[in-house]
Amino acid sequence: MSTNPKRDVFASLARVGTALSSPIRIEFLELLAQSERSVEQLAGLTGTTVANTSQHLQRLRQAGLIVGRKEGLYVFYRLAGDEVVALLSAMARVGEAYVADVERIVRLYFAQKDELEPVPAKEVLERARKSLVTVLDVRPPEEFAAGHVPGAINIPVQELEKRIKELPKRREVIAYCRGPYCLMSFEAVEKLRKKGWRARRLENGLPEWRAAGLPVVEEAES
Amino acid sequence: MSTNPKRDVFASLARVGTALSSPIRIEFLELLAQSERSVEQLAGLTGTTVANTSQHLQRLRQAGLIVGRKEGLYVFYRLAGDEVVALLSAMARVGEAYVADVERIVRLYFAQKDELEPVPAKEVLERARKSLVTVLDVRPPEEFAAGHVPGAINIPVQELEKRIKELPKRREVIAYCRGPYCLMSFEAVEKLRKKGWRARRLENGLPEWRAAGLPVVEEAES
DNA sequence: CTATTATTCAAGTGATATATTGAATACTAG
DNA sequence: CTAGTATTCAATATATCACTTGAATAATAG
Repeated sequence: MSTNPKRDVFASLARVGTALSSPIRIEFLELLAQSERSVEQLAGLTGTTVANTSQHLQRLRQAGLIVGRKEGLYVFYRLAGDEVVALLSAMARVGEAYVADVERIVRLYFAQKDELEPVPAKEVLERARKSLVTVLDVRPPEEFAAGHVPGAINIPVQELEKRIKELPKRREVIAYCRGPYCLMSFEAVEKLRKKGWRARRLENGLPEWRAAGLPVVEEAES
Repeated sequence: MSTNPKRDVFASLARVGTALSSPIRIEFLELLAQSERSVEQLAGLTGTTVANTSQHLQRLRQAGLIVGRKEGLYVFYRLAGDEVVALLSAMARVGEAYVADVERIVRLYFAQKDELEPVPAKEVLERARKSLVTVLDVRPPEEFAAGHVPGAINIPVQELEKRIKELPKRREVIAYCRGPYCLMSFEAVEKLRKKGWRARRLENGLPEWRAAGLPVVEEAES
């Protein structure tokens, strides 16, 4: 009597787990954590066929992780809610803490990870308000436009070296990107430090910032 | 250059997701969230063969979710850390919020779920210290022995009806069990209310209580 | 209505996961 | 060393999953 519905609950949870069991689907989720996107966009960004992308998105939707919105010809998908971001963060934390691979990979590509101590979100918000730090968003412009930390400057990581002069040198730079397992902010901090700037990473990325209820600026569409 | 390690990180996260993609493995995790257990115990509790149980446990271990400890003939498995409890909670929250099934099942068996408002952990601790409430642990005795809320009384839910007199009637009873998707505490509250007691559920269960850093009593072994 | 485009559906194939079975390994007791 | 037990390993049939292909839907423009 009491064990039957329990099994059903486990089955439901397992459906969520199954949705998270494919690297491509996790990549879709990370992209959708930035802003809503159409099927075609997601297919292009990940290099998979449209039909395949559509099928993956439907599995994610059946698991309750994303929702779709039809607008004209396009279907725009987005995360179902902040709980999904929390779930991804929890997975990343388990992965970092216990799966040797993740740490090994991060160390391999960013040997000085230990020196790149992240800054907690609340601290950044306070110090940004007092103009004590420069907040740097290293994501692509379209993601910046869909929402960013108030007062942040947007310089995609590829352009950082040639546009580095736009950042005041006397203030410390706090860089952020997509999330705890997005590596662009590591790269940015590395480059900034090489050129003599003081720089650190924001703990986590914009999705977590948003999920924590901190203010986000969204640019008005023209 | 920057997209290659990213794919690897997604693959690592997907391995965690794959580990969470089977109902039986989630059941094992929920049992292990209570206390460490041997392979044989887990097999008995879930009704699967020992060989099958062993294989599932190894997949969980490879994903970094559990760790094993050999003691004589037995191998005792336990969760790798509190992060795993957080991950399970995050999954349950997504499931409850967005997967219609979970909510439907809970409603089906506990129609008055809305009236069973849970009590936050901090509130319970305070009021238990002042003896304003009775804390009731409805899990089996062996799980109670492995760790419980300070001052809690242990009456497994099956025995609740015949032992209900052990609970003082003038104080409100706060019941808890294994976690947010464990249904025993719902059942307990239902029975208590029918008999005229005031009763509510503790928000979440013991694993979350422990993960939140709140005090836990472990009985000394003889 | 027709043509066009984004998305979804359906069928097929190769790969992967699951549960079962029987044997191998590791440890303890005597 | 031998017997007995807990766990793991290996081999197998069945089921499920991932990706491709080609066609079907649905919305828009002309």
